[in-house]
Amino acid sequence: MSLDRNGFADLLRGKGLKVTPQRLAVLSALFQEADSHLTAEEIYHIVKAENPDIGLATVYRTIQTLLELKIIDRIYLDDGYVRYEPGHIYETGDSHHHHHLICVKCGHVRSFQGDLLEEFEKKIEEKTGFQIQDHDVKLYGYCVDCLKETNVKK
Amino acid sequence: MSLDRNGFADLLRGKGLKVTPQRLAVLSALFQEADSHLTAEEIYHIVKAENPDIGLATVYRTIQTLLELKIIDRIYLDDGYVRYEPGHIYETGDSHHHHHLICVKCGHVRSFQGDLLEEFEKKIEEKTGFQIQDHDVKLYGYCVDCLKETNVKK
DNA sequence: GTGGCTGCAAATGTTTTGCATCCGT
DNA sequence: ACGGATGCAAAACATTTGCAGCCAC
Repeated sequence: MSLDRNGFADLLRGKGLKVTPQRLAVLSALFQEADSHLTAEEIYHIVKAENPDIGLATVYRTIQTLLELKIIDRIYLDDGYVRYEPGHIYETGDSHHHHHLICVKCGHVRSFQGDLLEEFEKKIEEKTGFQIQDHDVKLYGYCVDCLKETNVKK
Repeated sequence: MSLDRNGFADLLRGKGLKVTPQRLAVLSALFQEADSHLTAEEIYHIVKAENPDIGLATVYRTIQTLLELKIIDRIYLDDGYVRYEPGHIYETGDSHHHHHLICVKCGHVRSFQGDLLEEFEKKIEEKTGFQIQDHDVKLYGYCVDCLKETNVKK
């Protein structure tokens, strides 16, 4: 990640927010892993290790604030949990082509950048009259590791 | 829809389930509209009109049962509500190419059948080693009606 | 010092579950 | 009549909110 603790502090200050250890801890948790898709509960547990007194409500409030400022993004992988990831602005600068590959066996999630949907969307606009602004694409299948395992067993 | 009350009854019997007025009412609610995407609460209200004594728990239990039997499908439109629609097996026989167009202005949802993702998926498989089984595509934009309104106002 | 931020507990909204009763087979 | 299905109420969750005290500025 391109942001460290100093970067987070600047980010918060720049938005007129107070720089608190709780906020730094939540940001740090979300940005520490390259391809993180954490739930609120997971963030809470990570943050609690470093800051045992933090309350779950603070985690939720911080998430809410960070979402509004587009510092983080909310994603739904449809496994019953709401997840959060580093905001695309601070990641790749490109959300429109950011998709998720979800392994149906181990649940691993990885992001993928691709831009092959223009034609697809154009066709749909022609057929339906709908004017497409954005899309959300989830691909379900088997990740490389689970494919290897299956082959060994066969 | 191709199924009526008799069809529902046969369907339930065929799966070894009892045919109850509550189950028929829930099925009827879900299949009565061509492009329905109802929440549990919405189903409950519809069903209550005809069967005032039904409990919300029964609606949830029925939904659960129907999901397991693939008579209905669960969809997430990421507006905070879980929704249900007629199972693709009883609709088009084709789920892989069933996508959702969601209007960001009025919230209207319409389904769309399209099959232009093969190339897209093949490219991703080549680049990532992931083996894609299925996908979930949501397209956000403006529906025909909202586009009309916008034009008039301009 | 002040206003925003936090922790705690209580409230909220959705979905699930326990249990006695009921009804489809 | 048997066992699954139902209705009700309570429980279980995830998330939000009210409020008194705290701390970053």
